[in-house]
Amino acid sequence: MPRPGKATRADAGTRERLLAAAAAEFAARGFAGANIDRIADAARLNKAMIYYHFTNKAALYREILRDMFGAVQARVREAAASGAPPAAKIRLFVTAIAVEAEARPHFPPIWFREIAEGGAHLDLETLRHVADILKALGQIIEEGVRARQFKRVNPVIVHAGIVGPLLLYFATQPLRQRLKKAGVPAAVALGRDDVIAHIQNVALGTLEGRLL
Amino acid sequence: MPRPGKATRADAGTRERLLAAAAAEFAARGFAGANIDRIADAARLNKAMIYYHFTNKAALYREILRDMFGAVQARVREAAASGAPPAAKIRLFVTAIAVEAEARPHFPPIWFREIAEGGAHLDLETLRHVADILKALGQIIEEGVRARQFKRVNPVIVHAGIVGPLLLYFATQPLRQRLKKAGVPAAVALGRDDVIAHIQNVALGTLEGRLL
DNA sequence: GTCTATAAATAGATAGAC
DNA sequence: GTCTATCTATTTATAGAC
Repeated sequence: MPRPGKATRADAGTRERLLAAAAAEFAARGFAGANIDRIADAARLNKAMIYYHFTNKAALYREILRDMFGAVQARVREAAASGAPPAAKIRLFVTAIAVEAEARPHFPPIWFREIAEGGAHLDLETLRHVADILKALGQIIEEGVRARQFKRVNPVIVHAGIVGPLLLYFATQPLRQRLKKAGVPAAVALGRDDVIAHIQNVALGTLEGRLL
Repeated sequence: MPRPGKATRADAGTRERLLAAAAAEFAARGFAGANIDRIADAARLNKAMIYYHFTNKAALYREILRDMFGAVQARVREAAASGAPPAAKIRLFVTAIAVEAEARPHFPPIWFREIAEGGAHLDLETLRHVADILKALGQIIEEGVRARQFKRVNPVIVHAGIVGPLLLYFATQPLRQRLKKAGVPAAVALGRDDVIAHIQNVALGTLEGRLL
């Protein structure tokens, strides 16, 4: 197992270039479809460098998953721990996911793929991050219930109502372009801010019992 | 290119067995990850039979995609064309997707994967089906607007609010089991009917302007 | 219609030079 | 740290017997 220390000489963030190229490749083709040679090429490096920096293809992929879910988890916990009132925390929760997803174009596709695979590639640490995201939402809801501002709603439903549309919006951007060319124009004129605001309103409408 | 006619003798729905096995395999591992041998084994047949019935792996996959999206499209158009009032049509729209997704366990994972891939495997016919689903929703909304029952909302947002949570709910069933074992119990107690009703209410709450 | 055997290509991984 | 060359396993696809 190679143990590369700090870069010694010419290394212009080689490891980071590999991670970025790999993330794009995994997002576009999935774990099985991703090709080590293509990743190396995209990073303007050689295939051997991947095995110098990472144990194997699976380890490289896990690294990307950890970064993704770790970032969301951190931001989401921050929202839950902030001093804001429950409704504001819900808005922060939505924003947290949106911001991290936007910071990583590979995020929504990879998240979808992991769901499709039943989380087959998630190691224990990453699984904990995923669980923590749900737990943080649960805490926010519980707090709102105690403050008599929220109805008690199953966090999984609220979570699905937030994460589902949000990821779908980001991940379908390319597909909507294709649909537009096939003659469905409405599919494109959709502002990011409107989407986020709408999803926040839906979540709060649900929790504050304004749905019926 | 093999042109198998009707089954002549012992064929106990061979083609259908292959399709079923393939759907499960594609759902679990994606297009690239799916293995022709495994599909044949699962159908208790030989790999060569796949190439007897289908041109190649891609054609087999396309067949499954066509069936999926064709079924949803048909049911959704039916809902849009029914005599029901707009609000009931929205409920039918949600049910249509839920019913077809439940009839095919492979449906939600494969849909997610296609989104992640930007619809790379969708041929023109299937792409039209996808577009028709969105169009049908757009028509229902338009009808509701004309009847002064709905606010005019971008169909893509409404669609995301329906399809996102619905697919997420169905597709995360396995992952939620894993989460439960990792100590997040709330993740499982969630009834199918409650989820569907909730998503219907969210869509109608959005369209009828009850969100704020 | 169904199978065995095999061709042909792809792709993950490693050894070793520089 | 980086590259070339190569080994090896996997896997799509086909030829041809029954």
